[in-house]
Amino acid sequence: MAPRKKNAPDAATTSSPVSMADLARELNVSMTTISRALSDHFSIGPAMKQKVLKLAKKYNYQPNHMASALRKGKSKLLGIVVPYIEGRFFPSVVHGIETAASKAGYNVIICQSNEDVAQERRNLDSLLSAQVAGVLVSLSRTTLDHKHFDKLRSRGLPLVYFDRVVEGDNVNTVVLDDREGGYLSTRHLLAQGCRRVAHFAGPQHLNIYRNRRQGYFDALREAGLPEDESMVIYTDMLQEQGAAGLRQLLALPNPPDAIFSAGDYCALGAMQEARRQGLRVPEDLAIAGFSNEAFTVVTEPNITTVDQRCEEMGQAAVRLLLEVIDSKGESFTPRQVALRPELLVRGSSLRPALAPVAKKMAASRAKTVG
Amino acid sequence: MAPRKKNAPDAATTSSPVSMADLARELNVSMTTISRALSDHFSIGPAMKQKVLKLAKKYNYQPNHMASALRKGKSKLLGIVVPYIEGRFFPSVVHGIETAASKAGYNVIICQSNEDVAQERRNLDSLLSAQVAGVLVSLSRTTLDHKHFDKLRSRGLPLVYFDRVVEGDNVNTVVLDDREGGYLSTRHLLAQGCRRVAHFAGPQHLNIYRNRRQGYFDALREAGLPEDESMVIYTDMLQEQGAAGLRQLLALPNPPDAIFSAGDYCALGAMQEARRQGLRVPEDLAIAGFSNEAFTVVTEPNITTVDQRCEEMGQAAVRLLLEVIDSKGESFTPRQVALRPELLVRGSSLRPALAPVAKKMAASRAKTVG
DNA sequence: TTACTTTACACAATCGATTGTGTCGACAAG
DNA sequence: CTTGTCGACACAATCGATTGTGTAAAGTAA
Repeated sequence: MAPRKKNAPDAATTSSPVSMADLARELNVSMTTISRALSDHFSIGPAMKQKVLKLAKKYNYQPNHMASALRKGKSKLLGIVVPYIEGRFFPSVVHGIETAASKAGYNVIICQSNEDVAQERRNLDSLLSAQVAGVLVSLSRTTLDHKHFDKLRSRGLPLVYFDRVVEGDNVNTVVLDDREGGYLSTRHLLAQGCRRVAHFAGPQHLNIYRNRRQGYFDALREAGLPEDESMVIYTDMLQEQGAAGLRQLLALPNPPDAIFSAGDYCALGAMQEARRQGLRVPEDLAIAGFSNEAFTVVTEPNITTVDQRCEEMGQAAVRLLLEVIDSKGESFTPRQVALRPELLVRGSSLRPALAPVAKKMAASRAKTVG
Repeated sequence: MAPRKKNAPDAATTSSPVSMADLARELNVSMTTISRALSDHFSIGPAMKQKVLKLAKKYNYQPNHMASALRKGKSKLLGIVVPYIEGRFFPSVVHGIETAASKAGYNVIICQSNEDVAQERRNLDSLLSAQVAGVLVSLSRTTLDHKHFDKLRSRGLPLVYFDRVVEGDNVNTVVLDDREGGYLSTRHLLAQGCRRVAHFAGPQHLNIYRNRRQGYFDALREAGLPEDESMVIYTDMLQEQGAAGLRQLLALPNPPDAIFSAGDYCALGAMQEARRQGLRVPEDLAIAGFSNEAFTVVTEPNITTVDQRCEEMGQAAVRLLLEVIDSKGESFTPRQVALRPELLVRGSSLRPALAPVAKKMAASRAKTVG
């Protein structure tokens, strides 16, 4: 009847883990006493507590999380749903999440949606039946409506979106302040003396790219420069599109002297094309990217970019989620967190003439990697 | 008494999930019938099965994995322990693991050891109390003995090591055939007409670097070339050491015309140094790295390297682990799996004169990324 | 019609931990 | 000596699903 018999023949090689019942038997007390002694309940005497603790140590007792979770209704598991685990961004965020969760005594279950809503839906079901205590989500690219998340809500399951989020003030979100990133980057290019700053924009149905573009325009306006749509190239942030985009810009009657790209790959493509066209970077064309991809410190010159604080995002998301979990019962007012991006000034945008001064300025407010 | 009362006042907003008991009540049958109907047990009539299935769909019934796992003694959770989740390698392997596990109906819990044995130990305890069905491990750098894994063995928990493994034939392991990788790479350089191939070796206490070096020597021997220890530079695979290593090699009376580096970063450093020294790559110096880091397709020229089949490794590890899990009861003979590496021939090693031919050859047996 | 199978389902124990309520003894106040 | 109080622990129900065994009804064979 039992799937695993006590004192089974193979008990010597495959010992069953000790349970509270085992400890109780050994001490001739009830399981109640064991349970309460281990959780430091007031109704258990200090002498008994010591005995229990010692025995638990001796037998290397490991509490069964599933049993505990089953009884208490809440587990020590957090669920993560990300589009995929590759590239620089998501792994770093997951790294931050795992670190923060682990510190709080939680384990994390990780799921990939592969940019597919249907898979995302399955992921949620999977996490539901795993009885997670809360869920952290970054939406798949194909997720247009979020009705499938209502199932979590109706179960009272805490939910926090990060990076790719649902917009609104009735959800918990953690994002990078992309507008600020675009603003800082563009302002930096202007401070280098550039007067015609172009922009490689990403798909505008994604909030991150809309916001980076907005920051770009904000900086131009602040500097009293016109918003010239012919200087904005819309791309999917691919390397080749950066090269093509630059060619397009160079064909203009009044070509740019700088480019703020909403992505590093596009910036890279432009930089390579610039070299092919005989342009010097940054002397003839200053370039700045976005995302702090690993390769940006490998190219020559290194590429100026904006760091997305991946790990901080993961940690912030966990902090927020744990707050919601711990506030169980009282109504928690959803919160939206925006992280300050960090501009990393590097060779691709540091004009030689201004370099000494700019370097100093940059160093005072951002890590400068040569 | 119950942590969450049925028909609680907030039932409208926070509905409790439907359980088998709810379905049983609705149909006026026992939970036994529900359970068996859902698992397609032979003792339940087809008519009843239909009714149960329909009702389950209607109420969107989600089985409680924890309860099931508690009763059956085995969960649908796999544990992963990796040193960290960053860079290219581990995230990709985790990607492969999650994909394969998910396909088999398993969820994965991920833990980071941060290259610390003590943390690794804690990770194992954590996974034990989470009642995982099996564990996939890549050892931390500071793990010298593996007694802490005996705890898993004594619990009968299936265990598979990947990449950083325990050596021996009584454990399950999945690794890359590093010797083959070193051999293929070196042979390629020789085929390009290079006659003095140097080697940047990694720390020799790690089996992966020992094996890459061995492959290098094997290729030389096969070509009838001498093993010249002055052509082997021992490094920690850092970028700067690549540059320094090249300087050291150029100071030799008879400098090399090619370098096989056991790591991409070191290869990159050498390539940059070569440019500074006025050497052309690959004309004066052919270079090949190892690991297929993202930046290898960003440099000019792109860097020839060896792909480590990260995803395949993850999938193979899961396959092996599931075999052990499914073979529960019978004794499973531990198996060691070695994956064939893939040589990616790129610009840094393609000699112009031979390029057309070599390109064709390379394309026929490896992906060539321009 | 009697006896024997099958079919189809119910009963109840069980996994391991938690917790409201009950109980027993000691000790103090009256 | 009695009633009250408090400390320290036991009883037993419970979370949700699983499963060996029991059993009533229906069907088959003799």
